[in-house]
Amino acid sequence: MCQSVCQIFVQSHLQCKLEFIVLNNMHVNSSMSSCRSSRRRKKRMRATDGSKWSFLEHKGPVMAAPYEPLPSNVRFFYDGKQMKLSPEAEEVATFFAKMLDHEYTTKDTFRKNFFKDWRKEMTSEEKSKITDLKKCNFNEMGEYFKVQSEARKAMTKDDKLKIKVENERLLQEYGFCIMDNHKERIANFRIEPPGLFRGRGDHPKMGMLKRRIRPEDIIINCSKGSKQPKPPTGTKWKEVRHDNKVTWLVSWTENIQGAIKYIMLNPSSRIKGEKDWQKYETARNLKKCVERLRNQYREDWKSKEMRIRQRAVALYFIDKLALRAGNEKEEGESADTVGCCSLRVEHINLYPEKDGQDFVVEFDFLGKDSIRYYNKVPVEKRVFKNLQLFMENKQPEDDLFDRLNTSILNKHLQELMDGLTAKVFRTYNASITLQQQLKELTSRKSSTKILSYNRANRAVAILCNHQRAQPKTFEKSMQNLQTKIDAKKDQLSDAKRDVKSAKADLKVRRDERFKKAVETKKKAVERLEEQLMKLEVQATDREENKQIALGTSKLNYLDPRISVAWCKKWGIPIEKIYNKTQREKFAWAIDMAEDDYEF
DNA sequence: TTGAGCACTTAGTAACGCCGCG
DNA sequence: CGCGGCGTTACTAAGTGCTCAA
Repeated sequence: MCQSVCQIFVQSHLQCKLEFIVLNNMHVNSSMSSCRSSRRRKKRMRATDGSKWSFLEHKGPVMAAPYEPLPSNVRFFYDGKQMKLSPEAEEVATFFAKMLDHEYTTKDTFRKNFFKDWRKEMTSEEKSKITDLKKCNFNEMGEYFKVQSEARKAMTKDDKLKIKVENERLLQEYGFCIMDNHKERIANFRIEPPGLFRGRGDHPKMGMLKRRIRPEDIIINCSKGSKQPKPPTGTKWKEVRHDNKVTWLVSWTENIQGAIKYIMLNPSSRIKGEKDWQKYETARNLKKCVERLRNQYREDWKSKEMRIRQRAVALYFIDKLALRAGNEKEEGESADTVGCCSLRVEHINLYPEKDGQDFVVEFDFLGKDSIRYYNKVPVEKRVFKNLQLFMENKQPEDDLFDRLNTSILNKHLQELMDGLTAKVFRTYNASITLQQQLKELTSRKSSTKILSYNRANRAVAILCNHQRAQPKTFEKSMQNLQTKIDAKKDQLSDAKRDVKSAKADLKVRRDERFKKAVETKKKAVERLEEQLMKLEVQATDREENKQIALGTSKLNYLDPRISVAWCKKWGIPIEKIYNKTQREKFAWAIDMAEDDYEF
């Protein structure tokens, strides 16, 4: 690495976290009441011209491993007859073979897309012979990969260590870059290997071939004065550019959607941390004016103009239910999912009265990642009447908000508050909910503190509809836990009996030895009670959590300073809340928040 | 006004690897 | 020492939102 840089970046890494700057164009509130440490330090202005860095040096990406042809004893059969495939066709076939026991390979769309793309890689002879996927037998190939992965698991400690060391070497060499005097961790320094595209939900492109990325597809971004990454011998990068208005180091265009993929920095980096901080400051700004905005949209429900009413009702949903904005999507390019602005008539049902509540709206649609959103909510009468109006004379597949899209909505929001967009409401409502719930749920009883935190976290996850598949092992592991609890209960009652008999002994003979015995037995009971309590807390927590993912909100929606302050206030070590990675990502917050921090 | 392109955040899942237990 | 369970990490898809040009 560049020498001059090395000299500079020996400065402590912490320094970089403390250099958090209020950007000129950021419009954040600068009255950071509980950010003592940041106030104490001199703030240096960061560039206002939109540049993100002035020096950037890195080693470029790690390319995907080249294809290794199968040993000749692993055969492919077509229509019952063995057939040797060309390396190109064979590679694509292995992608399919590796997924053989996955449900994907039974899906029609998947098979159709795969077969179409596979044929493109075949020689003309192969193409003329292989015309029906059903006649293809990949079993030996699939078996081979299973054996391989078994072998990998059964490797000796030594061999495993070798791999570990090699990975570590790769990480050290390619996993870091230098940006403005600091050595920073890169998030994803490997080029995505080729394979079969697996979309989420009912994706029209599932099974398509994700092609191998060559150096000629790759754009490198670094600073002019830096040592440029070298392409593999005999190859060239597509381009080397020096654009400091962006944060990425490497990019390429992916062939399925034609989207650009990037290599960027780790969340622990200055550039990501600052952005994260900025995000929460914007959400805090919303807190200051949210009542005004709410009054505004309630007024707008009465507007003469349809577009205003639609805008106001959509905003109400975004605010109340933390729905996503809902950009338009090109039909047939991806799974049919929606957000607020793209809701269709078929996604809601109106009930003037349901389950004893008036004006109930029932939502049922697929959101991001095709996760189902199902919710029944009572709404204000005006909202209900508006929805009826919006749905008049429409087909189920028509847009609910036909006079609205995210760009119109966001333009409006921008006028109401600087930096305000639809997604800020999700951040705001998530964070304020955590803060409120922590206040409500945290009691003085010490052993349930973490449970309280998780419950508050869970309230947010439910609000944001962050779901996960119930772990396959859930039922079993729950049973195991119950067994443990039962065993602990038995132990406890035994221990209690012991205490009693020890006391009885003591009564008979007042002896120092017996007195001691009673004490130790009592201690044992206490210890067991504590252990039992712990197990029961764990069981409750796990049960309540089975289909809810806490990680997403923790990582992306909850102002970490709320959690840091909570830990300080209750004397909980931060490690109980954030693991190592999370502590690195939130280092800025851990450093700045005091116990009295208010979101 | 629309649409494409681009940059960046948010998301669930699969694979990994560590730790306690028998 | 192997094994199972579980937290962590890697991976990459799928969103949001901005800009620019026709």
